[in-house]
Amino acid sequence: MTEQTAPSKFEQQRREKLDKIRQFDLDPYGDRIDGVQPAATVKAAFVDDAEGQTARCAGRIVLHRDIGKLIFITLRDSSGTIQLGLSKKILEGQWDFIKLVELGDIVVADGQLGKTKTGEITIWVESITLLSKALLPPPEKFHGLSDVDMRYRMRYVDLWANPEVMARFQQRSAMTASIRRFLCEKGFLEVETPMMQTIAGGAAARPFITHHNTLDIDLFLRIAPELFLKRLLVGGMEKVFEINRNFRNEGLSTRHNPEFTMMELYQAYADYNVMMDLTEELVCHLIERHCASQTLSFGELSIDYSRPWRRARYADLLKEYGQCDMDDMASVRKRAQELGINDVNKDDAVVVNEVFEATVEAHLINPTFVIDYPAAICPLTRQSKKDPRFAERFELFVGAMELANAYTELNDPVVQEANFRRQLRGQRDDETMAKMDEDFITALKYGMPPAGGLGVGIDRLIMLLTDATSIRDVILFPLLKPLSAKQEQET
RNA sequence: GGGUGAGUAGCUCAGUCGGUAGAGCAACGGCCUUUUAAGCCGUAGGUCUUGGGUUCGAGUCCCAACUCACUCACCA
Repeated sequence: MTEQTAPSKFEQQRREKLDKIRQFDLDPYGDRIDGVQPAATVKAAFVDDAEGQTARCAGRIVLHRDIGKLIFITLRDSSGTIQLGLSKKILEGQWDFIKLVELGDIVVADGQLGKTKTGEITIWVESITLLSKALLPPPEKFHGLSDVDMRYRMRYVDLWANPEVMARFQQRSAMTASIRRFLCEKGFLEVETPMMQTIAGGAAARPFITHHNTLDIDLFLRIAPELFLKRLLVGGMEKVFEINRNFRNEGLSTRHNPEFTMMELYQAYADYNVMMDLTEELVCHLIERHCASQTLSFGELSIDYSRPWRRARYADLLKEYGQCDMDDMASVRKRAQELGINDVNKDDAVVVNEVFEATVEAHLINPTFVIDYPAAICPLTRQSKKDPRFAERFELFVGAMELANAYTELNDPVVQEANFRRQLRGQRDDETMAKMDEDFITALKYGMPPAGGLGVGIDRLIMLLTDATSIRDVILFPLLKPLSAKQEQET
């Protein structure tokens, strides 16, 4: 995989062809081409039997059938494929060059459109130009690249060797564009807040640390934009959202990448009930627009997104699936021990939540809003006025995966400051580097309107809507251990 | 970090009870003007991840290391 070794025999053969092409006085790395049409558009616009239709398509040669004096090429561009037919009779003068064109090369071709006798729409090529000579051979034409590690490392091959990969990332782009349009049409303002922060707040996660040389200070890559977006509420932006990366220095899994895309939004004068309606509307809007059905498969699961979605209280779900009662901590601790959870020296709220995660979450397949979390685990959320033991917070679970998290924002600076201090006392030194964000408290003291806030994990949303069971399949370049590190470890 | 599975030709994969390494695609040389993963004939291609061990003999069995996947743990 490293290029320090001598070129493979395949590369040597291709370099020899490249030299031959240069001997024809042709440049194997061509220039700008105007008027290129997408393959899918050309095929869709083709009128059967009509004379004189021409097309210009460019792309990569993914199949190559040489029948002697006739060559059929399947050209792939980002829209799909189209067949080129090259006849020696038409291209007599270029034939020696054409015989050197091979799998993996990128070409542009012009010609008359027609159909072969098997009905395939074909460009009968009158001129063909090499735009980029491939020095490395493509992977196996039928199975493509299937080694998972290699696919992620060589996404530039994966994208054209496995068309469903291209399709999924095109879907992702279309879906995020729809999210932006949906929110903008509702009057939300898209903003960008710092990715590098002097205090990494808004969530409980270990941050990445970096350093600014001129200021000689350590900075943290953000773990959440929350505290900055709320400052914008104080500033008078009543509806704001941001779609951007968060960075968390935690483990990797099929559901966790160290950098991931989060959409957070805040709406003044709203609460978590408004956020629930909005979340449901947003996701269903995406499904209606981009998916074939309201029931989507996700790996082995089948998920029904039809509205309304289930809304269930945290405490009730704990009774239903966890067989214990939050009001009876003895029963919860007993259950924790049965589950093998170490509950020694842990707060009641923490033990409850561990039992919840162990027993409830796996059952939440169809979209389910889990509402009214224990206030003790929600330092940024307003407590319920009816029952202060609970916070006005929901998490949305789909496919047993946490997809969204929202709450009625806490806007009382005194309570907020007390919550921060309690949180700092409870943290273990090795876990976080959390510091009190005094400036955020100051902001709240100027008055933040009551508001609802929502965070949606965009990668996970795309996973669910495109049936990708690994987050690495919806991130173009997921974090991988570098190959150089591998080699160093081996020596 | 724990558990399970995997690592064989450029790619996708076989390899039986431990007995001299196989196919398809790609490549190379031929033939072929309507193919659809084109076809036919021929050629070449291997430190079986690495290092030990058992054995007359190891791709195969044992041990260790490395890498990957899944999974658990960690993870608002």
